[in-house]
Amino acid sequence: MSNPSSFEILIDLATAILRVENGRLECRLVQESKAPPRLPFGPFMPESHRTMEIGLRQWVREQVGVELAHVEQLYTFADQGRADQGSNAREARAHTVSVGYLALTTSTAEAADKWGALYQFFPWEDWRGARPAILDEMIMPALDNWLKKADHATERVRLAFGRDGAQWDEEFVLERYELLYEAGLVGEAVRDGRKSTADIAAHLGTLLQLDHRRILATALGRLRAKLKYRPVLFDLMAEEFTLRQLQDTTEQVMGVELHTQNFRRLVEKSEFVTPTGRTVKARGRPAEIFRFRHNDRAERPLSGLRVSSRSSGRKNR
Amino acid sequence: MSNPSSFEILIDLATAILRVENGRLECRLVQESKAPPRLPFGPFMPESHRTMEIGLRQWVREQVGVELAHVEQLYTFADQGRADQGSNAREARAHTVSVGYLALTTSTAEAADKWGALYQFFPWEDWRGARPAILDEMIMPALDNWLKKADHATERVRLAFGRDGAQWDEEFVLERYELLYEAGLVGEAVRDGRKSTADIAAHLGTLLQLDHRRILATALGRLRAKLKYRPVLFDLMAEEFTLRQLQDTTEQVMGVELHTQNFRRLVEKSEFVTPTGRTVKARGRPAEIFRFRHNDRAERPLSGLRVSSRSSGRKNR
DNA sequence: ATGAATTATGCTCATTTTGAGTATAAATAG
DNA sequence: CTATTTATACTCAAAATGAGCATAATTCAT
Repeated sequence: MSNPSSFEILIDLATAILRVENGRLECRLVQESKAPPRLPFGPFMPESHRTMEIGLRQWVREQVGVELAHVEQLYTFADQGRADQGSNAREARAHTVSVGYLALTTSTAEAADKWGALYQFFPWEDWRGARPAILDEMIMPALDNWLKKADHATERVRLAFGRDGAQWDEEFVLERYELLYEAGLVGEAVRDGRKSTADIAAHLGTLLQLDHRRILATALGRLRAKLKYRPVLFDLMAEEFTLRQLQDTTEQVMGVELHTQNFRRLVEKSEFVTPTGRTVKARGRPAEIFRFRHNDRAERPLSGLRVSSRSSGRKNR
Repeated sequence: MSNPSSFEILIDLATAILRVENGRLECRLVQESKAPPRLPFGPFMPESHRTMEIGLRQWVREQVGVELAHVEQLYTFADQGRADQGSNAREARAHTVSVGYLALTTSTAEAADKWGALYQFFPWEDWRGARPAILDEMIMPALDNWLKKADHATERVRLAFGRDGAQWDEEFVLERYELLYEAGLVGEAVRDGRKSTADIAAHLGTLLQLDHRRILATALGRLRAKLKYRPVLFDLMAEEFTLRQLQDTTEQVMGVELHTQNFRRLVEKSEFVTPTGRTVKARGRPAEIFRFRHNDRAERPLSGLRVSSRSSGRKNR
């Protein structure tokens, strides 16, 4: 094994904290003066942090004070050129590696202005209602244009964006964001001084500091995938909820509308929930209130909700 | 944000390289003098490695020279107490974080003695044929004994080991290994000077250096999970194969036997394979030779093989 | 008070997928 | 040439899925 040459490595721990408030998927942001928003983050300090999760919990506590339900490591990014904005001498010299985390929390109205709608960062990911117009109006033409010079990426674009007969897979959030970055179509590419198309980038979602939008993309992709096989959805719900609220949360996360009756059937069969007997009144017929069955020793496997979208008419041009 | 105190961080890149040879799942090992075997690994050197994947590929090339098909980052571990065996001054002073990778490769007979059977490290994970006897003979009693002092872990043990009506989930490889480590039942716990039961640990699989067995556990768990939703299986297969070989590979990875006819139906329907028209002769009726359909622009979604085990009689006491 | 609108919930039905066999085909080994 | 072995084909019931239609219990507007 060769001997590492002289360098310094700094590890940043950044956490994408998600919640659903008023049926909208949101991310907790830190907004400082004029800089773009960022996720809560801070360095991993092995002297005081026995594990990275302890470290990230410290930064979350200090910077945003949110109670975290589920916490999960996402990915470790180490490529340079994404984060060279070191704000002090040490950071400027060091090579920074960033470890992204996903955290889920239950909604609270507290600090409502600190939470940003998730899909402002990824407008092309929200297919509720219809295929986002921005895809055909801006993204696809710009990608085609880019592919003229970068045809090595044609197959990746095809798979990630569901073209030429490929299916749009809602889990490929990161792949899509990465391609947009490589194609110079998001603000971060402009910021990083890459060959880019700034006028389009200005329309493709809100910019975040460092590589935080990439972490957020990883978080959304992971959450969408995980929903299907682990009951992680309930870490986004209050203790009690109606099935409509549960469906709203799922739809927000998946970015797709679901068939209400079938969703209901799925949830009831899964036995993740029990009715409380009480109902909640709103517009139409009152909805029954349910609660999550915690570890009540039931035989139920840990499977998630194999959600399937409503209009399978999600045809791709 | 507080200022990081003075410390040095070293990042190790370790790769679990898996293949299937003669219908046996194997891992590429590096065996040095008297030390326990280890995975190929080396430090991440940001000066020369633009990304971590570039770094790991360098160590793999230099140390084992295996051609990698699929490469995928697994997890970043940073807890101390696992790796304090620094072999030189720098490492001894530094805090080491290790990033684990999974790589798949197609079998070659070359360097056959450098490959070790995967299940030697996790004998309790191989359920082909029957539930491994070691579970009921050693593991469960030892865990029960441990739980007397560590009842906080009861629920985790229940879920990971499929007790009390919970299902054995073959994806929970890491969770099981971690619990065995915490319970002091694997060699690494003895080595790390934890409270442990060395006589049992001697029977629970082969020890690896550092936290390499933990990385290997992560690799197996990830691969088992991934098989179900991405066609990653084919990165373990030669260009041409019979369906029986494909099934063998799947069974090896999943650690479970499959219903041959249904597996066949599944694979054929998936359209991942095309027949070559040729057959291969062996014992009984000659088997048809298939090949993987690469990116041939087919409409087929990227889904994997939703394999299901043969005897659902995998009852758990 | 009454009908329209709204939301929740219940139920049906055709289709597909799954799990578990039984049956047949095409070799080899004695 | 017959038993054995392996591959492949086909069947069938049960369960899951996708798409609607139908009904219930409210509020809203007049």
